[in-house]
Amino acid sequence: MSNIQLTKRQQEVLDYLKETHRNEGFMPSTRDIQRHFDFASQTAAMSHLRALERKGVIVRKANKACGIGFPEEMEREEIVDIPIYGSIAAGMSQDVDSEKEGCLSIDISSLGLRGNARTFALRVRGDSMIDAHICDGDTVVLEFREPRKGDIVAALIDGETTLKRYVIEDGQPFLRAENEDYPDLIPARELIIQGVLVALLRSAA
Amino acid sequence: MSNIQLTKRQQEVLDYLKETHRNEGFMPSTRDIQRHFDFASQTAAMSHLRALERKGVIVRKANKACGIGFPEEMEREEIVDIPIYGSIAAGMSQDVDSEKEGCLSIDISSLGLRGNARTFALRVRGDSMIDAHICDGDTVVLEFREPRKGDIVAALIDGETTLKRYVIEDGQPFLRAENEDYPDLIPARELIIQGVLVALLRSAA
DNA sequence: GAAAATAGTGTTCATTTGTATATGTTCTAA
DNA sequence: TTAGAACATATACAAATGAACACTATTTTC
Repeated sequence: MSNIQLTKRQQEVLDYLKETHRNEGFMPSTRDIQRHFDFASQTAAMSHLRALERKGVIVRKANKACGIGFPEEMEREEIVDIPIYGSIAAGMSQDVDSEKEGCLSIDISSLGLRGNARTFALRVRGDSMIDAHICDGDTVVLEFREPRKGDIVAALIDGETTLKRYVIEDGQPFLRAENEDYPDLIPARELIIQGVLVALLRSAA
Repeated sequence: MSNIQLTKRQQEVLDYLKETHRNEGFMPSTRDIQRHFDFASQTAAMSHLRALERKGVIVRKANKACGIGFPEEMEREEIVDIPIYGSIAAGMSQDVDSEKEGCLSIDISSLGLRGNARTFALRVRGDSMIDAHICDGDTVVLEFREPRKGDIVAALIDGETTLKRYVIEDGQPFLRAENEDYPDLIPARELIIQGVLVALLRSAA
């Protein structure tokens, strides 16, 4: 990538571009840059932009207002924002936004998602799925769809959401922990599947 | 979030905004929108933008050229692009870019990273770390830093990178697999640590 | 049935913005 | 020490741009 060294001033200008883009959503004009750095002339901003373009850290479109772009953003895959709910996820079926605990933003291809899929994430508590190599503290990404036999699913049992494997034996669906210390869960009446596991994220920190 | 329904035309305009922002890096002007949809008047574009702003799917800055932003992008944490190298990672210490196999884009807070950390990712092959619940096919994110006792590290042994736990016994550092079928690796001469595991990503697909 | 939202056309205006040219200073590397 | 890059001032201009106003027609909502 851009291994050419930026000068201190150029780095400051680049930081200002990124900051504005993050805070406002769009790019500053040359005169915005001029005002921010208290340049007496807007030409100063112009020449800095030219230098940044030459060094490959920005791309520009001629005669376009605020026509600045970052190469790394344009190469990037589409990013999805997956809401994270806690392990206590009762009543989350409709009114999901209110109980959001955080957000996971990741490119769709790394998760192997379809773009239109409705997804959410949960933090795993306990070791009932340890033999499927899902640990306490992991974050699981779930897709809202019908489960297939053998899928790992989040299901609502007795007002609490648990992560288990969805098994069908003799036409009877039930939930099985991946830990021999835990018993199978045969649903008393109906089995409410909230999502099917599509990905897992573990952070060492 | 924005649960107000968009009309077909408004969705088309929003899609055009997102498409332009992805492809070019900046926002189109009202006249860009006019041209794209073959409107006879630029006012049509203006009123659509007003509608999208009222419904909360975009934010706008008055009297600012291309002053359009997406709320979800502004709420988002900072995204980092982590290059993915294959499991054959010989000679990757300096000239990393050339062997890039893909890219993982994710917000830094979900990984628990410091913003300045130098990171890269590897695809895991084999089951030598299965007892640490790291599976074949997982993607591990590694940080380039000195290992501490007990860290899981990517190390260069005999020209190949392997993922092992970094252990020190009697002042002697060596590598231990987390699978009893694999022996400890005592380095013949020096032990080259390429990175320390900071996160793990598993995709079901 | 009235009101409001949606979807436009046509025109005009003031401001914002990128670009160009000419000039000067300071710092750094060959 | 000399050339070049970085950094900056000052001024001018044409094009790009947001915004406003007047007007029409259809669809949706209450």
